[in-house]
Amino acid sequence: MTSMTIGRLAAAAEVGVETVRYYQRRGLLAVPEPARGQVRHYGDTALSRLRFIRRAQQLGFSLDEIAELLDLDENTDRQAARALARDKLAQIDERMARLAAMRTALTELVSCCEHTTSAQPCPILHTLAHPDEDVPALLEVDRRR
Amino acid sequence: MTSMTIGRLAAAAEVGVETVRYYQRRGLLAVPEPARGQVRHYGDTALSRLRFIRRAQQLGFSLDEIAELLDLDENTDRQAARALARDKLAQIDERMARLAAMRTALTELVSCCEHTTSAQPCPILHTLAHPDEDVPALLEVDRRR
DNA sequence: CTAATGTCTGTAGTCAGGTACGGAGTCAAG
DNA sequence: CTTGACTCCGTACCTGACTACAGACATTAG
Repeated sequence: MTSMTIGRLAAAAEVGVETVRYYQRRGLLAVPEPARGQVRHYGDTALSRLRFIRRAQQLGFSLDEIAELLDLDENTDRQAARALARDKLAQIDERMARLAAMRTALTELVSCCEHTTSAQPCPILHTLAHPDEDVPALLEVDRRR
Repeated sequence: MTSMTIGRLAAAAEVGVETVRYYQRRGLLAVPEPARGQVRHYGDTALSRLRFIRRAQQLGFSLDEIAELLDLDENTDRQAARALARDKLAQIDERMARLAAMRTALTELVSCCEHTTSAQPCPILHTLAHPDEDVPALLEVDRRR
């Protein structure tokens, strides 16, 4: 059980000191009692927790969701974990679909712009200005993030 | 040239009045001089502009980028418009790739969780807690949005 | 022993894209 | 001519995930 100050802990987890304190304020990480003097010391448990948080973020979980995940028990809460993961998958699919729709519409505008003569107005700007004439893919796009 | 107050303009463009004012503060929309009294009136130009903004947002452009687009001329700035659109396409592709990586990792964890017995710890929580043993796809994911 | 670096606590600022609100003035219908 | 809806303007607040900073104290290298 290594013992580190907050700076070393943060470095080990490759996050900033302020980020560690932020996670503490959010309740994701315990604030240990200061041993002697005022300086707090952290062990491997804290480091594991920080790494858990970062990895869950990489998978797309928000800090609130990560708090839920951290409350789960590896042995008894499999279904809850699976449910959270499935929800997240659904959200990812939704975001991908929205991005795909944007991609389609934008790609069409760009290729349209490339294949028309410069005597005509730019199709990209023109379509944005007067939409109903063209580019149906645009109508499918939902602006919500 | 219809003339509307800000409320009617906002309703016509399907945005809130506060949003219109916000766009004015951002410099995306001109603030007309009040005709008589204090109330300002807006014409079709303002409505077109609002619609342009909303459509560009649907395509993924930020308000700053939209300001650039609005400065372009349909007839003379085709290349600039194309460049902005291509940049945006590249960004979309990046975001989709990141989402796809998350998706892969999460899908694997979920299916892994479904195919193991409940005597073992939940693979999702376990992998988040002790990463280096498993799930290489996770390492590819970049947490930046 | 001292100077530099690190920690503690609390508060405030950042980004984007809005949303809300308060108090005063204005406009249209009845 | 009043009432209620709308507008104006400025400022503050919201979300999410940090990031910065100030002032006081602690620890450590030389």
